[in-house]
Amino acid sequence: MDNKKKVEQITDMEVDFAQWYTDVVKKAELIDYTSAKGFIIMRPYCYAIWERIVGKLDGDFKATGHENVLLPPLIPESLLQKEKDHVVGFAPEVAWVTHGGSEELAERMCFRPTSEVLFCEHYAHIVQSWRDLPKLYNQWCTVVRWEKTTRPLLRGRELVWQEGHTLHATPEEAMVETLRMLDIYADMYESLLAMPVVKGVKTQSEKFAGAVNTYTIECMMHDGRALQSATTHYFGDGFAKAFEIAFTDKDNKLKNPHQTSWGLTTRSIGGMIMTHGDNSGLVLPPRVAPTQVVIVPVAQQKPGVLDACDKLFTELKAAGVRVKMDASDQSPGWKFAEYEMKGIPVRVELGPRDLESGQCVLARRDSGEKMTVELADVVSKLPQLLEDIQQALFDKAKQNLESRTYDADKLEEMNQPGFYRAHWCGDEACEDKVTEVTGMKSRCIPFEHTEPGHCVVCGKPSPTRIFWAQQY
RNA sequence: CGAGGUGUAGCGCAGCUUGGUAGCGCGCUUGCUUUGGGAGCAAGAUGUCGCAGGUUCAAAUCCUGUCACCUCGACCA
Repeated sequence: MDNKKKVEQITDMEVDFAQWYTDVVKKAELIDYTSAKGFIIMRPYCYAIWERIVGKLDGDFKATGHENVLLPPLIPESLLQKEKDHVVGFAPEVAWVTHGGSEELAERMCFRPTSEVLFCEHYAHIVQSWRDLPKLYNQWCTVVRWEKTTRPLLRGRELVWQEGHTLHATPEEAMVETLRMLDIYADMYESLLAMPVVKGVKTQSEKFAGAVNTYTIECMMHDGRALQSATTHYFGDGFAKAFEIAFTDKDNKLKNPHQTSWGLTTRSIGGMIMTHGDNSGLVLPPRVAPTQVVIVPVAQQKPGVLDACDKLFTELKAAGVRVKMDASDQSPGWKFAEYEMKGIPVRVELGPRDLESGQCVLARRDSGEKMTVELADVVSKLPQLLEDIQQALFDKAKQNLESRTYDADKLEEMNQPGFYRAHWCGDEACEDKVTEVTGMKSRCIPFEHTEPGHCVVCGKPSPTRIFWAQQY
């Protein structure tokens, strides 16, 4: 009966994964739509999750010497056009501002689709000497890209993100930075969001517009599709030359610095939903959950119940657990369903029966398991339980990733949801052929190479298998 | 940008074929009883029927136009 009711609210993911996702983000009160297509409202619960991601990343950025800055949202057309590959890549999806009030602008401006050119213009002003390097800047902001189809958190016309932009004296130093930031992203995904990642370098056809190389983190969703979850880019000195960023080195020679950029968006939240969520709604890893434990009193008007809940609440809070107590007059059943939908990792049920026995019931969101625990032991046991849940979620996602990663030696084998590792000669025509036949795009060339082999399309030599998958 | 779908109360929808008093469920408000998996009873409040024209004595309903959102494709984080 209660199961039936839940099904009415959230579409089963096996029935329609896309509808399931849309139901979850709406019903868990993460987002709301607005009257502008592709622009969503991040509601408090969603923003609280984002703040935890921001907190982790921002701490890591600062610990590695980065500074936060804020640049303007508008870019004059002439500035955007300074780097050729870049403008060709982004021109189709920029939004233009043509008027100030009622007057047409002499030069139209686009809303930044990314801020490379703004950083470059600024860097050209402030960098003269090797003593000015490196510049390790990061910006938390939003950018606008006029996407044709949009999905909440996964693809919008406004991206909420951070973009790091750094300048270095040497290519080696810039490459170290590019890979270091990729590791910081991977660590955030694995340790905070409990999402196992595949790291590697993008093929030339999939790299960022204007980059020498793009490095990526790919995650597998419940439905076996890949989500590009963060990217870092090595630019070489291409932008620096186009924007005339130069410094005098120790040898008194004028040189162009080498550059990187890297970004991660609120798409990470969408990815987390599609990695851990189930048919009852969200499932949040404890480390990222704004509320880790919810206390639900049962028969709360009975003497002693609320007092016992209050006491437990105070103790847990003092122990550093992010805990919430719901003493509203909704029925317990309603609260159970509500907090499951919101993915809160642990529920504490406390009623008259528990009071008599000096116990309470803990329910795990990830497994549904219920445990009876002595009231006196709850505070000491909960931190470990939360860590166990964190680990269990990671293990389950890892198991999903590994069990649906296949080696393929023929195109016809690449016909199931999941990641395929197949040999590729490096020719763009062969890359396109794979996509045409299988619907899968190249995800990345992994850092750890497999044994050499022969291209799955043309049979020419291939140094390693690379990852392919259907993508979001 | 192509294909499909939907706009009626906060949410989900019926009503439209065949024009004639604005409906249902949930939610919301108040009160009482309840409380171990989305409680019950009672009394209430809430609508420019997406927008603009047209036809008509009369339009949520018919016609024309338009806007928006959702889904699926192609493209991209």
